[in-house]
Amino acid sequence: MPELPEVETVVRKFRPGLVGRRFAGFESSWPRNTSPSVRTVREAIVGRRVAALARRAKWIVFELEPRGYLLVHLRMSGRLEWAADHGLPAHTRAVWGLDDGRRLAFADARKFGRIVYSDALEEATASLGVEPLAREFTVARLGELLKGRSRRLKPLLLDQAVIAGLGNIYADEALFRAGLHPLVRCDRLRPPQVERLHAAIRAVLREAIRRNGTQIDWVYPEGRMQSYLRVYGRTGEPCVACRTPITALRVGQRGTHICPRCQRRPRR
DNA sequence: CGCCATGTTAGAGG
DNA sequence: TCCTCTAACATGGC
Repeated sequence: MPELPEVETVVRKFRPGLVGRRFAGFESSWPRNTSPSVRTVREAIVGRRVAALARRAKWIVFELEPRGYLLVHLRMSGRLEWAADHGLPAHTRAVWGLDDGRRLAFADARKFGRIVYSDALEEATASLGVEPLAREFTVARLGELLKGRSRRLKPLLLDQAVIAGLGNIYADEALFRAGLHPLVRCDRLRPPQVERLHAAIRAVLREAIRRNGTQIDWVYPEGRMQSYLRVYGRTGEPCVACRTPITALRVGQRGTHICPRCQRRPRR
């Protein structure tokens, strides 16, 4: 489920029910994914009010009053869900109680998700790169990030310390829209290509947010973007631009999808 | 059974 | 230092 657009969708969905509420409890059945510890997090958040629900890269950020931040990362299979009066969602790993009696569940089949409390947001997110939809992510800024790097394009796009929020789906989609092969060296892009890549990244993320993200498998039914992906998961299907079959390759140990005609291989 | 999966990180080695 | 690859985390679908 979760890259930047999916996390943004989650934040928008849960904001109305959470902002203004106070935490009344916190329990975890998979404590290793909670830091500093379940007890410390509980003591830090209980009684505090949710002043805002925000997103930083792929992190869901609860801004608390009078201070503090609760950060949740969904990783591969995490999701938030309001708990019914009786019972909890399948694979529930943690539950927050709220002052209105509702319970918010963190369900996560693969247990990769993370729940973190921090007094300082800057500290907790220090390793993250630029927000691709923020104003400071300009063509010039992208040019600087690409400059002098021998790295391939796709691993750079997936590196959260460089650009924070893209994942495997939208990296492939952005490269297709920019007409760039994932194995191109970062320092080989010419200015018009940098501009196209910048525009492609922002366009695909904006469109995905507009469509409430991508639904994968049966999870996350509000997502609509899966019907508009042009290369990801479309191996063998015709390219929407030229009808050439989409092909799959491995780049940086990740499944990668391209149109071999629209995205030419770099020369040697 | 084997392979794949929306993410991230530590460690090895070039 | 930069970069790539492997393994690991843990589970489920095909």
